[in-house]
Amino acid sequence: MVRSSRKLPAIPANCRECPIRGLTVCQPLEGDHLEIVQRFKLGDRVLRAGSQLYRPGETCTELYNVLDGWVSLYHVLRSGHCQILDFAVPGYFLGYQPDLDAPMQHGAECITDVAVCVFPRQRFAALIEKNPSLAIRLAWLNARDTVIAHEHLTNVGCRPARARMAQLLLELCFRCQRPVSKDQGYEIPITQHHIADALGLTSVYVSQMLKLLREQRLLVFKNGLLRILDPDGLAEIADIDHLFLD
Amino acid sequence: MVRSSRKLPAIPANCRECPIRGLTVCQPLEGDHLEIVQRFKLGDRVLRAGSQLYRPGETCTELYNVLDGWVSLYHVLRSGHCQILDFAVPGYFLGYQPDLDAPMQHGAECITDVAVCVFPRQRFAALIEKNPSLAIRLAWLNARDTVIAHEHLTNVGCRPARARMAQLLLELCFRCQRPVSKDQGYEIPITQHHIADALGLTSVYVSQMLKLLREQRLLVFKNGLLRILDPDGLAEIADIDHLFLD
DNA sequence: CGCGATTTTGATCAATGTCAAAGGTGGTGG
DNA sequence: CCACCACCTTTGACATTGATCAAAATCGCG
Repeated sequence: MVRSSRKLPAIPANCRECPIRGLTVCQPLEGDHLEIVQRFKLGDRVLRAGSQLYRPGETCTELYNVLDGWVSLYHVLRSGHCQILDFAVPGYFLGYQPDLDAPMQHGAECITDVAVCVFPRQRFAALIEKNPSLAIRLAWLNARDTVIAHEHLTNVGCRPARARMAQLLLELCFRCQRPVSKDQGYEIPITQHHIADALGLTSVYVSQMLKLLREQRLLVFKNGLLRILDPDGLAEIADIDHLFLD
Repeated sequence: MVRSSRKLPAIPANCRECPIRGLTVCQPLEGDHLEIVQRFKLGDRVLRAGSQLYRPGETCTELYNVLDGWVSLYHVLRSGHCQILDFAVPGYFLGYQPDLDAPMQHGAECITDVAVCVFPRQRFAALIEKNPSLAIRLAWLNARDTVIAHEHLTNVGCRPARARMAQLLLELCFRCQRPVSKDQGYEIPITQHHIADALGLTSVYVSQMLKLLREQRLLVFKNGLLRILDPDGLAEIADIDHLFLD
């Protein structure tokens, strides 16, 4: 799996050409209004796989739009146990929390090489006060994050290991939008250890369950490439939400 | 434990006298601006313990401020397994989700008798467009919900049963603001079954762990009354977040 | 007083974690 | 271009947590 490579992550020339504009806070700004964000942003930044966008407890002075790459959002307990809260992909808006000045509630680690668009944290409150459409968009984004977190909670709280993995991998497929190419599978650049930390399992048990899923001809996950062999069978064992059957 | 009683939950005479005004969406509205919400709301409603504010999958036409009582927010899987996502107390704003017109992503069941202030769902988008301060507040509330959901996820994903229970009960204490009276304990009107559904455990195992916590002189939870015997000892075994030691 | 819901207890079982060691894989530097 | 090294994955034996089942005890309420 290539999580870090010579070729740098993609950075758009300007906001108008930004491919993830419609996914993040900037979405309500169209045409001339895009200037607002263009002037506001501090610039773009590229980070290597393994580096930290911010650490839990740290006072962060910026906010980030993920332009390219994957980022894991995580919590760490005193005992050292780590919980991955979410996998952020391009279009995620990172770093916003109820009290902007408080230390970060979680950490953000680059899984792959990552490109981000950087906003200054301090002037952000003023920005959304001046541009109500951004506030509405922000509320929407945060509501969506809550829904995602609730799905993860349900996954970890209710499902046995195999179903948990099926559900997570299906969710991540969905997040990738489309397979790499015709049926070549989905690029999901995470390790089994990441899966373990996201699902509250051990990486050795994850390995066993992946073997099981493979032997049952449901899916193959290898080297960050996920192939769904039997979508219906997977949805079946994943025990999808009551009333929301795809 | 009294979850339903003859005496009805409290309803404020008007928005000006609303005790939970400062906790919910209405918070930014002061003085004359309170009229905005006062005119907007459909009215108040009282529900009996056990009734549903809304069900998962249902198309809901309202939004709710919890005025009095406790509500459980839950998810149900096809298999019938239930995950409690959060316990809503007075001041919670319920029913907002990314797509207001979509079927509800979760259900809301009254744990006790409950009083709510009801907003019409349809005109809500227009309301926050006209009142940017409400949009900002909404973003804040949703960001807080995300933080809470992340804490629950970490709890269920990383901690063993006893620590999980310690953490949840400490969190709920905190949510009650203050003990009933001097050291009489906290009123937390939930059953062991609720605890089980919130933590991804069985109610019989919850019973065993409560016994353990009692025998270890850490806490006593009985009839919806929680007494913290050893705060430091509890925080110790609860394995509180790295860097956030109360 | 009696009934349904809740809690408790004990015995047994299954799911998942722990430990240890071996085998792969890709990236790096010589 | 090769070889090494760190990290990732796999496998097997065994330990432990928490689930399941069943029945008794308790509580709240009518």
